[in-house]
Amino acid sequence: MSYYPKKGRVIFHVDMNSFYASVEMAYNPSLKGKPLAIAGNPEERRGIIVTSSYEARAKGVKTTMPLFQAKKLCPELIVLKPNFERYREASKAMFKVMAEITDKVEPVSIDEGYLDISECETQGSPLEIAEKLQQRLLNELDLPCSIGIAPNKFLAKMASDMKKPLGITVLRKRELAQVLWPLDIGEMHGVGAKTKEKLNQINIYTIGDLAVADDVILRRVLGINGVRLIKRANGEDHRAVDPDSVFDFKSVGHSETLRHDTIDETILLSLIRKLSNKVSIRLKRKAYIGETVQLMIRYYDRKTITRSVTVHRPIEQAGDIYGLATQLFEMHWNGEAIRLLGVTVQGLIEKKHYYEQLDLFHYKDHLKHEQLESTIQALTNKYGYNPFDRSLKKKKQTDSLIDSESNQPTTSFQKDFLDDYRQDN
DNA sequence: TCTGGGGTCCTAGGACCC
DNA sequence: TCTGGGGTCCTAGGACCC
Repeated sequence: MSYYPKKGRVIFHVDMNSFYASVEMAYNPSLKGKPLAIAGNPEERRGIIVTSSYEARAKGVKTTMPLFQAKKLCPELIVLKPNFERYREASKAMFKVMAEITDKVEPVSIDEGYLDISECETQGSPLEIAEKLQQRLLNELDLPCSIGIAPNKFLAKMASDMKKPLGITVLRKRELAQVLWPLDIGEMHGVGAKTKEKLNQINIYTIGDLAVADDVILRRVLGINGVRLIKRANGEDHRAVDPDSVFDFKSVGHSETLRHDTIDETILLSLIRKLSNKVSIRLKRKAYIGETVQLMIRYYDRKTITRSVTVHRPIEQAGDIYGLATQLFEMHWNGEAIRLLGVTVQGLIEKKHYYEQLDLFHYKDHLKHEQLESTIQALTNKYGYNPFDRSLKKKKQTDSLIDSESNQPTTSFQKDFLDDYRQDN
């Protein structure tokens, strides 16, 4: 292995400006220039502001503010219910434009993503590429964005926040002390209300304070996250832009706030049914199955509990999910009035992996060693990693399960089987 | 009748195994 | 002779982000 002087990376963070509101304005241009908010249905107690236009923000309207409060601040506010399908379409279109620059595009949410343009010199300077991208998104999709340009993800993210709307901000490492460090610690990506409070208690008020803070103290106060935050504050962040991360689901869930707090079991069970159906439909669409079902109960006083079970045969059917969720419900509901219920399936496995393993397990006695090895090799080639290698990050997706009694595969069983098999041959 | 709904990652304790 | 240390899995809760 030889070492070259490491060329710095060039990372973009593209952040769409008030995305939902902008999509609505692109769809219906007569809304342009008006105070617009996207909010849930107030009759269903979901009346909070999801996004608002800059005209609305100028009046003090903010995200997560209850709708009635926003209306008080801005009586002429135009309110639309979210149309997620429309937003997903717009999102797809905008990532398609980004993909024309490079295939190193990592979507992080419906309206933002990272690009690694380190290898895109032929397309111009980073600033030129950013300007062209911003113009294209604006001209072709009628959607404004801000772009941060920096040597890593964290700095690019901080940079994209600095000029809105339609900003382009370059943040160089040598400018950290001048540009980043004076910012309030709460502005830092990864520092929320709780962390800010803890940091303030040890006299850290700005990102600069954090940059020169003591590792050991931070480790004690915030755990491993403290150490990471210090590094970030010093402009250090080695995370790669990973286009595949979108395909790496870890859970699928739905939750819903009830119109009224209730102890009516008929209503509660029918909501669990509805949520289980939604989760099942989405799992099937993605061709995933999961081994853990989690039920979330939020009571009238917002106290929230989660309870989960893991089964040794991954599931996807609405009936199976519902069965487990209701068991959890019967076991753990304390009888008090409930505000929200949520059903989530975790421990996801790609369906095709699971069945391939089942087949292999089933036929193990008939397979010769070479056949087994070659089957594993074929799977390794197919997926780019050995689906049986439990040390891999992806292991969750590839573990299969078993009950010694039902003779269905289980993780340890399968491992032993493979180990024995290798030794015997 | 303030505070939605979709996620990810981390922590921490107990069980269990070697 | 009362008894270590490392590792993984499972569960529950918390913090954070958009």
